[in-house]
Amino acid sequence: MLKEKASIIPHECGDCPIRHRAVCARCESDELALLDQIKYYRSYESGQTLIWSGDPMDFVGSVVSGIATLTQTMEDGRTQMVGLLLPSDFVGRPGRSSAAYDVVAVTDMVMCCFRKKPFEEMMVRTPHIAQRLLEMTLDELDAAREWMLVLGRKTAREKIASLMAIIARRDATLNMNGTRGPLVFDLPLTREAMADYLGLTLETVSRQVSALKKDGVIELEGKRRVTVPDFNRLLEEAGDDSDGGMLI
Amino acid sequence: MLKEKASIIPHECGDCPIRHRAVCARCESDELALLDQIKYYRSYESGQTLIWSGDPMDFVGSVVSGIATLTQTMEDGRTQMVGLLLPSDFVGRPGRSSAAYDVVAVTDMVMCCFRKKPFEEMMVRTPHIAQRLLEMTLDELDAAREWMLVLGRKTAREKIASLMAIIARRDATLNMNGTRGPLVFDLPLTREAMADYLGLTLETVSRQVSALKKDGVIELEGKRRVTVPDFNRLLEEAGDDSDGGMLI
DNA sequence: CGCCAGATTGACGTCCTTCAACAATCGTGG
DNA sequence: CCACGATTGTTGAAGGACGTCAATCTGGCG
Repeated sequence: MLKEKASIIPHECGDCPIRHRAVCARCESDELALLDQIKYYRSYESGQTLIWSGDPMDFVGSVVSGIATLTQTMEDGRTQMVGLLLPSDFVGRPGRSSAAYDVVAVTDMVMCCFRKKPFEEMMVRTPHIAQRLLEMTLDELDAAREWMLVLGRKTAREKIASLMAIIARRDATLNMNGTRGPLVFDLPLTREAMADYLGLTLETVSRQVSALKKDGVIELEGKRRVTVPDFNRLLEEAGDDSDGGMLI
Repeated sequence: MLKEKASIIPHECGDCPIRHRAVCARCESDELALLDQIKYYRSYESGQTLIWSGDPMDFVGSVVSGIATLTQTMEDGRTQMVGLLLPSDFVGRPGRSSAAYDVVAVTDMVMCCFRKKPFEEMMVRTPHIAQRLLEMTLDELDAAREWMLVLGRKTAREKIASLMAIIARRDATLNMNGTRGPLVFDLPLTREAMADYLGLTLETVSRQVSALKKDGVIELEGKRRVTVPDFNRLLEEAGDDSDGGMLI
């Protein structure tokens, strides 16, 4: 892929693509104006580490475009992904001075950053920001707990199906696809990153992806483009209740 | 154990044992007075299910005393514990009408409950509550992510050691023990509950507990009382960096 | 005492990892 | 253009960690 330097990104908050989902979602226009004064954009290239675990964090921010991973590493090198950061997701923790996890870009990214101090001061004064951040944090906690079930109790095949279901579902909401007909999406993750997410080895991931393909649960174009002909079938394979398979 | 009916529990917020750690921790006395008007106490017996996943939730609240578990169950019966609720922990999610997990008492418990509607209204008007809830939720998210590493990447032996370390550490902070000398605590969980927490079978839990005992990492009095002669040794067995083993 | 839930221990099977070789894809440079 | 090296992915064989099934033990309580 040809990597052009990302041009300056002069977003007005008004037409920001994540305006209605990010931490600023509930802000009134006067509050937005205040945020505007302390915000700045940064772009990162695929593969770049935005933040190293343990390092001081002088900013927080929102993912505007692109995807990043949140990972934890043991001394002997074993790693576990503990979060997948998508557009509108929040990075960093107000009130904490150093980062708890590595944050790594898996695609080229743009972030909307706020210096931590001013942001924290603003949080105290504008409840709309704190309210939205609470809501988002509760959602993340639910997602983390759902993932605990996947990690603790599901088989390798079910883990792969679960991951596909999550990505498919998210892709459908982002792109406002209808709930009918086959779903098509690109895997944003390498086999190794999938393994780190699922608590497996990359070989097992590869084998189980091939198995799901052989059994017609998914179809592959190249290594990354996935088609799901029957979403409920995928949910069954994930061990999920397919009654709730309403997408969204 | 003889089960006496818990007597009525007429706490004044002022001398509530969780006053300084619960969701009300930052409230001023006038705010506390408001909370006082909408609060009520409930007690539960060991083994009782406080909340069934999917059921409507008309209250939220804080654990005053005792311990409960948060669990998720698949259709075929596999279960995964996704949280351990200790005194001062918050139960329920403002803004959500039905429960996402089963909540089960593992000891006799007392809860300080708030009807959901009034509590939600109060959250909007008193930022101190929302601030504290955000802080607590962020802590829970960190705990959940730490547990994802345990579930995804640690061996059975490391999982047991990790659980012991967490319980020992928490016990030390609750009881204000010094950081030196052997730690002694009671396991609040059965082998089966430990298995559900760790993503193992109860047989594997039993075997690994025995192995840690045989290797002198822990000592047992009966099935539940545990002594940890060397906490750093335990952290090593958990695969954790023992440099950070400062307790707390 | 005898029952029962919780816990331990053993034998055996299997799912996943480990180690290894190899294939596909892509970008780079001669 | 094609060779090449690097990266990513696939596939096979063998071993091990954990699960499953089952027998036995322990302690508490009627």
